Amino acid sequence: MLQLAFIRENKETVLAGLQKRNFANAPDVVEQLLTLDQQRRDTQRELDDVLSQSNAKASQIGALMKSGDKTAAEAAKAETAELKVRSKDLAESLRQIEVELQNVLVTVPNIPHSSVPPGRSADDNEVVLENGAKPTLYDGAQPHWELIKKYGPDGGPLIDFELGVKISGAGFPVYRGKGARLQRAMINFFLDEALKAGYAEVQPPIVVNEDSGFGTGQLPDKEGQMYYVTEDKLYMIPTAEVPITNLYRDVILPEGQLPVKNVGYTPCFRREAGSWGAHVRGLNRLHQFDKVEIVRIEKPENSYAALEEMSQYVQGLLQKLELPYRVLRLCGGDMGFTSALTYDMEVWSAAQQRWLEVSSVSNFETYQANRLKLRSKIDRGDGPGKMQLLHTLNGSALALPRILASILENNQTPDGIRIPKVLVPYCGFDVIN
RNA sequence: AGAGAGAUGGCAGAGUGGUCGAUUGCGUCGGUCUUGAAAACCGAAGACUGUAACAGGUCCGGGGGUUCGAAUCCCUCUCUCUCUGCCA
Repeated sequence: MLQLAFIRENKETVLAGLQKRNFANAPDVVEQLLTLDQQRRDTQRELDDVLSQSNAKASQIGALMKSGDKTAAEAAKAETAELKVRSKDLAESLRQIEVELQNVLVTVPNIPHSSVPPGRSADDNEVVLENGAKPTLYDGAQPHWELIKKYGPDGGPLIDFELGVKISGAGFPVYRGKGARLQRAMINFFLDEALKAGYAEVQPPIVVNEDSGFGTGQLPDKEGQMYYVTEDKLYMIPTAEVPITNLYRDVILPEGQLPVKNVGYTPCFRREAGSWGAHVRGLNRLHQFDKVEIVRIEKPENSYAALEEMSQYVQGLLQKLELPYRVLRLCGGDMGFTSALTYDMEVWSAAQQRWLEVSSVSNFETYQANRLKLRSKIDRGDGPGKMQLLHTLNGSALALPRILASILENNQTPDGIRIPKVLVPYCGFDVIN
């Protein structure tokens, strides 16, 4: 959520930013916000004034009662009637204005960083770099959804989609044998790497309440993308970003604790309503998948350096896994609602001849922190530390299914699938055959 | 799931209608003392809003009500704790 004071003072920046995102009727919305904001402040001031008078009267009455002057007290009471009516009316209009203001404000996305390219869709994303050689596969190489049929235990598939359908439904695969072990190996590998890089491990709940959904920006508006347990009003998390970032909701962090670096593994759940069709076969898009997520909380002046560091970190993982990848800087039209700058990492899937997104690393600046009320008193050496919103960042490091798809496809040979060296100590085998 | 108790500032814990944003203790920060530290003593310190700056306003789990006036009374919701039951 943007801060009203920021919109007030940087109207042109806000307008330009929203236009970069192709946000509809940006000028109207900004005008509306500024008008409501002015109304809110005027009403607030008037209400404060009335309350101030009431307070004065009340203590006057208190004093009169104490001195035993009943008549004067009663007379003073009579004078409060009008104030009371006025304060009720003003409080009611203030409430309405605030509701309206909030309703508009939550529809406004974050302002893109200056380096974000303009554009409407994924086609306009900027390829920052490409790394690693795309493998040439042998004749008869197959996409992963075919490959998995060859190598499972007891003649079954390595990843059983049909069995998942029986248990749960489409998009909930069952990993078996070496498929399951490889999953577990990747989780441990990713967590260990993050620990080495200074991230502190957390294991958060995987269902969250509405306040948490609001804090990171999933709610309101994206209810349709999350599974919801109506009985308990809990949402199943679409990413560990939600519970981990919300650990710091309503928190004033001591400056000395910054930066915060957390890592957590969780399953993630996405309804993916309406997104079924071509390009979503096999592991490409699931309702449930595993992901290791890194979350950082930074002082504003450090957040972009942190973002670059996170990008480098994720790239390092992909290099260790020996996967060809590219890094995209998302354009204004393709960026998430809450982000100011996002890098997507995509790995090459050799049999599908496609890039698959396996990580998204974003800086949200104060957009989430404002919703979360995540702040710190930062000492700038010019008097007492000033309270300010912190910057939040997160990134996948990494999402498992597409990494697995890519390993299976890229490393296939007529004799089996080669496991990347770094994972061998974790899974205990070096080939699936 | 049943019964009871409770929710107050970083923590503990007073306050049951009138200068209460809130006694006190611990913790924190600054100072005195000390070679240094500890102890002791003195002092400082909430958040939000608002203003050029003052002032003013709001906040004692959330919401609503009674009253001139609510941390304090009433209703309601949520959560926590204790006991009983069940259970990975």
